[in-house]
Amino acid sequence: MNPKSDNDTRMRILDAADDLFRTRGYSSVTLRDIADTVGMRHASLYYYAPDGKKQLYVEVMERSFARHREGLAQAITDAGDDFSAQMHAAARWIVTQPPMDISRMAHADMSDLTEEQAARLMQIAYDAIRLPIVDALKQASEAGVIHFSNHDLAAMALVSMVQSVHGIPMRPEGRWRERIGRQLVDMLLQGWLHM
Amino acid sequence: MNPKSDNDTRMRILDAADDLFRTRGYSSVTLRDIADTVGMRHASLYYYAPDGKKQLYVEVMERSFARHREGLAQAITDAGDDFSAQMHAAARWIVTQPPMDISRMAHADMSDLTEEQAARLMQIAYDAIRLPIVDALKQASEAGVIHFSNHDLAAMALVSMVQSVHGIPMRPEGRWRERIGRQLVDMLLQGWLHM
DNA sequence: ATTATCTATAGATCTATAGATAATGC
DNA sequence: ATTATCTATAGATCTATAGATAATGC
Repeated sequence: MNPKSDNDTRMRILDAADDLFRTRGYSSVTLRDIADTVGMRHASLYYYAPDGKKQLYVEVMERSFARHREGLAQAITDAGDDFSAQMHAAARWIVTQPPMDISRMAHADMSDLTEEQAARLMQIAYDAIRLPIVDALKQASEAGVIHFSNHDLAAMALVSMVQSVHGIPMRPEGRWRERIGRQLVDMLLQGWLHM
Repeated sequence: MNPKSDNDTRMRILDAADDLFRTRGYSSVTLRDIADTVGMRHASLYYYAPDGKKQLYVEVMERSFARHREGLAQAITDAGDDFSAQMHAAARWIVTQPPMDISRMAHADMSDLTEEQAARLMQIAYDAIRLPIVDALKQASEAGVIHFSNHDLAAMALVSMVQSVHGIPMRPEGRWRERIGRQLVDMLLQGWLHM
């Protein structure tokens, strides 16, 4: 039986794994969880990922960070030349994406991987969430809109702050994450003492 | 054999569990890991925690959040009346503590607990990291030092931002976390556009 | 003949329990 | 007699592999 093409099934497996790994972490997701989500027996996953769980994790995370980086860069580009608008656009992108728990990744998810795999994946992760914002910060620095130079630190600060919306219990109203993301960025741009 | 008192052993078990659960999360820590750390057989843990892993987790987290809340409140109190000094003190406390990964807790660690246990623990967690800072923000609001009123959001923002230091790879110099925590708080107090 | 599944099962853990044993305190 | 451990083991998963089977494409 071949109801869907090979590639489509592979996609559905990666999508399911992506969702599960990101929300629950590597160790608490089982191959059975992934297989159940796509409607297969867990043994069948080895047809698509012969190296098993580790392979699925690494593959899924690489894909996920690449997408995140592209989406974030695109959102900032689309926001035009205004620095504040760029930061608000970055926040809007971040809050609409599923949470990327870098700290959990670093401390919990890497234990089953080789040292090299782990180091490589963490580097990809940091670059994905940081660099598009760092680029915008450098531009703003050159334009004289901001006057500090620790851009890496600042980018991580904005991301961490905005990502904290994912820790807030769900609310009924639509777009509440966007509204809160906007407020958080305003706090960081204006500063508490000047608001 | 009774080389240490009952209470001391219990303490060592909780300390080991605390460290492991917080850095690696509930599901990837095994009773064997905890037992190995304190130098016991894992079966012996049931003598101190008859309800097993869940009990250890809940107990450890409650204790941990209670301490965190007290320590944070004390740090702010000790900083005196100046609002900026209070926030810097809060940051200094946060960066010297092991990371509290609330987002991971909410999404991954709660699955094995009952709904009630989970809700109660998350509430304790949010209150512990938020309320001491919220109190300081309210005071500052009344004194006219700051002029916004979403104190809950602001407190979460500061905490998330400062906790991002735990995601940064280790550095050789002493007190680098404190220095970075200070820079982050300054960003939030002054605002990027006014620095 | 190849591709995409499935069943069955091995082997490794993990949580949890039962019951034995050694040390301590009365 | 009580306290603090240990050994042994049951029962439940989990990852991973081997080999069977059904559908598709030539």
